[in-house]
Amino acid sequence: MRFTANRIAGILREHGHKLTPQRHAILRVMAATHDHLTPEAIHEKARSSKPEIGLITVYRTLSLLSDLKLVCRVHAPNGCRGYMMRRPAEHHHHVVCSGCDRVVDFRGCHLADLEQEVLEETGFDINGHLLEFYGLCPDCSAAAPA
Amino acid sequence: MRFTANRIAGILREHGHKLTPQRHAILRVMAATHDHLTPEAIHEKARSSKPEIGLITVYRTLSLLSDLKLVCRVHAPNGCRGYMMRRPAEHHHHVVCSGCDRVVDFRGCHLADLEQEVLEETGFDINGHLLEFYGLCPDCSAAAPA
DNA sequence: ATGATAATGATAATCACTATCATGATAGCA
DNA sequence: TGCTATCATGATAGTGATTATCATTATCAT
Ligand SMILES: [Mn+2]
Ligand SMILES: [Mn+2]
Ligand SMILES: [Zn+2]
Ligand SMILES: [Zn+2]
Repeated sequence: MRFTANRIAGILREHGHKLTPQRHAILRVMAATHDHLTPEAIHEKARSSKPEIGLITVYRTLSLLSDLKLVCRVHAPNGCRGYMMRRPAEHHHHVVCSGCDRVVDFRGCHLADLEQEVLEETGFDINGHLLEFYGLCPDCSAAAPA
Repeated sequence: MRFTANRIAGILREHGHKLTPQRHAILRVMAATHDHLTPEAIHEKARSSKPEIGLITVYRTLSLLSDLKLVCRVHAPNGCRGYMMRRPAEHHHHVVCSGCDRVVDFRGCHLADLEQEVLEETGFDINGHLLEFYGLCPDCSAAAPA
């Protein structure tokens, strides 16, 4: 299920987008990490292979990858500022640590039944959802006062 | 399950917070509407009973009410800008219309089993969650192209 | 009523993100 | 390989919601 930078580049090309060194640099960053990265962090890493890349290009590329469902956002629980993005697009959700902001993926949200209930209750034509759990990661939990 | 302005005021007092005319004005707004309101909208309504109230006081009061779980946020699906808040604190979630930004509540999220799974899978000490459905409300759905 | 303390609001600052637009690069095609 | 339409980039300035400061004022337990 892992996407290489070249695989993602191919998808961009299939959709009629041009392949630039900047985009390649960003794709390499996305393919090389397992972490959820902020746009700033992606920019920082991309600069090591393409020093003149602008932060704005990172934003634009992330927006493009997001439209193509190749990355997804993490919503911060408080303030909703600063989102992080990560490959790949496989449907999943996040557990966010309130202590250290660490983000871990999980799969299997089983929301189909609930979605049906909500549809019947509200009449909405539902096409997506956001689900996140919040709490303390094992490290922060161990460090927390008993 | 409806909270009157006075009831919320009592809770503020119990927690050692002072009761000001500004806070009363905001509480009256929150108690009087069934809608999800932005801070700006709350400010606008509060000004009718307390014209000199500042927007910043609305932000501070909403933050306080949020800490006390007396209001909750709505996360916008795209961009995560502009949140809306609403009484009361009863556990519930939101269905957000992508067409007109209308927000409807729903209850019964039944996430206990999933939370247990995620706990076992990630080791996180989970203490909360965010769940929202996105789609088109009946009105926008009817107006949309077939 | 007094005073310790908390709340307010004017103002300015942040901060992530976005719009503009002139310049430069990509890629399909001759 | 060169040409050209089109797309992408980045410098710059702008936006807009939220927050920090801080002097002033109001609340409420005593
Ligand atoms: Mn993820
Ligand atoms: Mn609600
Ligand atoms: Zn942690
Ligand atoms: Zn709608």
